[in-house]
Amino acid sequence: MNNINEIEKKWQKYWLDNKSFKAITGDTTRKPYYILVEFPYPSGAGLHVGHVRSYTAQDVLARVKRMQGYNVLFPMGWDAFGAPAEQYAIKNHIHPKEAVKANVKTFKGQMMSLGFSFDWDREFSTTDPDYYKWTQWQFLQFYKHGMAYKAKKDVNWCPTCKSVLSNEDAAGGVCERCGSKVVQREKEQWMLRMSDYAEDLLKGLDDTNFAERVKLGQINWIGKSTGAEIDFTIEETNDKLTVYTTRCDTLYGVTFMVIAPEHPIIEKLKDIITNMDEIREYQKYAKTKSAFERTEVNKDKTGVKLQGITVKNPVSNKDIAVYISDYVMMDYGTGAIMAVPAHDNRDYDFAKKYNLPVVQVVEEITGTPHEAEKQKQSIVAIVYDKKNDKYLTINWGNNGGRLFIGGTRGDNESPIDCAIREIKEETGYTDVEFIREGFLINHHYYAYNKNQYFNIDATPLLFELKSETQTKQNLDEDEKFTVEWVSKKVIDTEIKDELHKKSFEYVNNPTAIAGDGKMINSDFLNGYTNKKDSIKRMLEYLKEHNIGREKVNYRLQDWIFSRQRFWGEPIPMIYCEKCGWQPMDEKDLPLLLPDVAEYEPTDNGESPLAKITDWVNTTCPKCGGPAKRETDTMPNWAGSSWYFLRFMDARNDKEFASMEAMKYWNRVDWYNGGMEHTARHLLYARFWVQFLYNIGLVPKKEMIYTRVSHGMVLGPDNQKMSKSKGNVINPDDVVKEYGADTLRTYEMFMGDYEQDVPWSTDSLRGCKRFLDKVERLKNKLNDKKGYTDSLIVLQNKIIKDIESSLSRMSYNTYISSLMILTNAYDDQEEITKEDYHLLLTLLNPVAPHITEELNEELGYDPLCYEKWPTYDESKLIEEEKEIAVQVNGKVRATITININDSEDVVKEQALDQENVKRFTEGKEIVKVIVIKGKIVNIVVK
RNA sequence: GCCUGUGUGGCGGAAUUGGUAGACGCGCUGGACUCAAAAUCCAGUGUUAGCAAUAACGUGUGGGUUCGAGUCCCACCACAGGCACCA
Repeated sequence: MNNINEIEKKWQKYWLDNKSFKAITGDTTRKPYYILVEFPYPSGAGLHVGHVRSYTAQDVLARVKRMQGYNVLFPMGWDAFGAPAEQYAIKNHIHPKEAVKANVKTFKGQMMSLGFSFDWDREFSTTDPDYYKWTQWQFLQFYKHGMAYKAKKDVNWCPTCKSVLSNEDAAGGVCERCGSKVVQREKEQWMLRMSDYAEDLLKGLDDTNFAERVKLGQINWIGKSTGAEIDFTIEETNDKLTVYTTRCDTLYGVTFMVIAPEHPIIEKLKDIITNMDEIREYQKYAKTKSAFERTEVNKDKTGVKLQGITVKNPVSNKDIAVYISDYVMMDYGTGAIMAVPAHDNRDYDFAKKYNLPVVQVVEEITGTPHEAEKQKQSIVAIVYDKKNDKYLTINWGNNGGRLFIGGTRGDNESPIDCAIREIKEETGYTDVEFIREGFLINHHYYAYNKNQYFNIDATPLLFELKSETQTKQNLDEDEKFTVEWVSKKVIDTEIKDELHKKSFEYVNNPTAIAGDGKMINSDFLNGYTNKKDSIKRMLEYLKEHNIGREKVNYRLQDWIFSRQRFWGEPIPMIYCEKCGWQPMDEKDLPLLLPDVAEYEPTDNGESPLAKITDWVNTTCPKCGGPAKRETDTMPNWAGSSWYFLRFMDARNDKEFASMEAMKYWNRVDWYNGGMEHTARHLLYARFWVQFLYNIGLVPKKEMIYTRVSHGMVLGPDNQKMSKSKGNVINPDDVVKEYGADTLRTYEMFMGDYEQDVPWSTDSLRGCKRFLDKVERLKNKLNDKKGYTDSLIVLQNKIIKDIESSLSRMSYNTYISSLMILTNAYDDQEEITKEDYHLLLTLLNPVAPHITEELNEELGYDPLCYEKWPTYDESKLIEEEKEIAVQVNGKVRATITININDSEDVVKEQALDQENVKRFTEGKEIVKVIVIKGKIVNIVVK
């Protein structure tokens, strides 16, 4: 069609004028179905082709569901608070609401031009006072139920810009705008008690149908861990220093403790700590770091020992040192840890740096335990020749392969002495230098030469060869091997013995062993062979002696709800010198943002609102005296945490949404959005809903059922689209040149919906060609009634396939099925009106404009009111079918069978094939497998 | 480091419960129509060998289970995304 843009406009106007997609609350004649797509932030850049992908997917679903007879709620709105609009306002000295108005106009126009079937009667923006009135009202409910509180929190602070930065703006530890180093600064902020909901948010996932990876994202973010709290005592003051650990089984291996630099016990003990100056200095040093730097892994560990206090390990009674270090965080667990350097990598690094003792309490187990084992103490000695970069091995040939030097320790013989002796006896080398020793390994094995099972505690040791001085070997009769120097590569491939392999690893990459194993050096735990039992036993012990208890911890923290910005919902709280923080009276809501033209942040990091004294100064709702408004605003996440509820009853001016409307729509049946929102936005929204549920304001604890996240549309160069890379595709240009239907079809055809896919203009043209072909089919129309006989089987099959594709969100195979049907029509001399109408109906959800137009030419009623086609299972059966004949699993021929043929007939036909005979002749036919209607496989020997 | 996902032609990707790997589209090659081009149509297109019939190889790598493996099991490699000193 060459007047494609006109046709599109015609139908867009038709749908709008007729309110074809209006959702009717309370309609009992049809089942409700709520389809939601994340409402966009209307940026100045306009709609992205990525938006088009997820909107089209949901639009297809909405159109199909309507045709299937559902009352579909498919709304759209604007998430318009946020930094970019504020930045734009600062630059151009206009109110951000003006920028939002302009951008919304652009976005809406673009959406209209793409033919999305939104119910525009429910449109709103989070920045509308009618909407944020209710966001503020809900904040007051949080406050009134003790869920909102003020607390001092560290924020990213740029000393040059004098501004608070979000973590994103402070990425890499430097200010995004000016590049100076970001530091931490304490600020009073409003907080929501989201951590109280950690367990409920975890459990609630069972009542959802989120995609598995989405659920995992939630689970990860909540970060539940089960462990123990253990009390350590400061002997001088009897103060308890409590730690949280998931490995209480390693308590005997604790050789020191580490607490966060901001741990409150430091202030409490300041009079007895003898190096407070040093401590203060370190605290200051930790403060100058941004959150990013502090959490950067692989950096050198730093810390300072608290001098002048005594702490003992509560089970071993040994003295242990207490350090402060920034590798321990105040906001997780108790802000203090017990350090087990042998079994925790971070503690290991710290111990190595400050030369602290390492006590092994868990041995890794190798080999398989057996009854009647003999116990031994052993060594594995690895000798390295630095000059030639080779390792000393002994090759037992068929009697055990290649190994390092092993041996049994005598009574009172140290591992080093034993190793030196064994090296000499077995290889004759005497001039070796001890380098290091690794952790003990508990090994089970069977010795062929002694016909005996052994369980050994083996010490791996590394030596360096100093000179080639060699004496005569001193071997037992059964020791038949050759001594060989080999490279690391040979060791990696030829040393198969688990103990020797591990030993090599241990001495060459010394680090903590965090895994499971056998307990040693642990008094009553000695001999336990797995973590689970050891932990259970230790917990019993801790409880008995009143030094510890089981404890569950969550990574999830309270939600920092304050932003020092202008363009957000004002927090409706008032501070009175006399009465403290007071909530605004609900009937005074909304608390409007002032109409001014200055939005620069203040020098001290307060919100721009703080400068607007007219607005700030007010009266206390309790005593009527002078008071000041809160000047921080809410985060961007606030408005998007409940917008899906508002869509259910968007024009309600009495409540945020009526219980009746929410009960009717029930919940969001299907929610699509970006991968980047599967963790935080979804968690905030669920928390918000669960809270409203608990105070009786929404009908369900989980108001979102299915959640799916789409992949990104990348640039043609397979890179993320960005202006700087010059690989941005503008949907307007595509619509203008190829039409909205082509763009929609291509975006559905491009690939797996959940996967990232690069843009290809060539493929887009292919979709245009497909739609042109559909149009050309009208030249093949005849006057016959009903469907063309030869097409009926395929038509039914295609309807079935499409149903399956759509239920799996496999939009690309949905399009592919339509192409197959179109090609089949194209192969016919002529088709009937019914044939054509069926194709147009099936194609309508993805290409609504041209199908409506062609359908109108046929003389039918508009497709948006059409019924979705169903298939007839009985018409799917093909009489004749081609199946493969295999010989030993390889396809050698294909045969055409009748569906009613007996197994014997099929078998005979298969064996009779020329090419099959070639592979069966002179061979014994072991068996013939016939899978009805699928395959024949002949097994020959 | 941990978690998750993905590895299939020149490219995007199909293959529903283990049953003819490469559907569909792009690109490419040849041909028709045309003065020519575009558009359209026809034929071909995993690799290698062969005129062909056909054969060997082929779904990241190495093993395994099975009459039969892209699909199931074990071990590993690469890439992408998320989280990250979480005790």
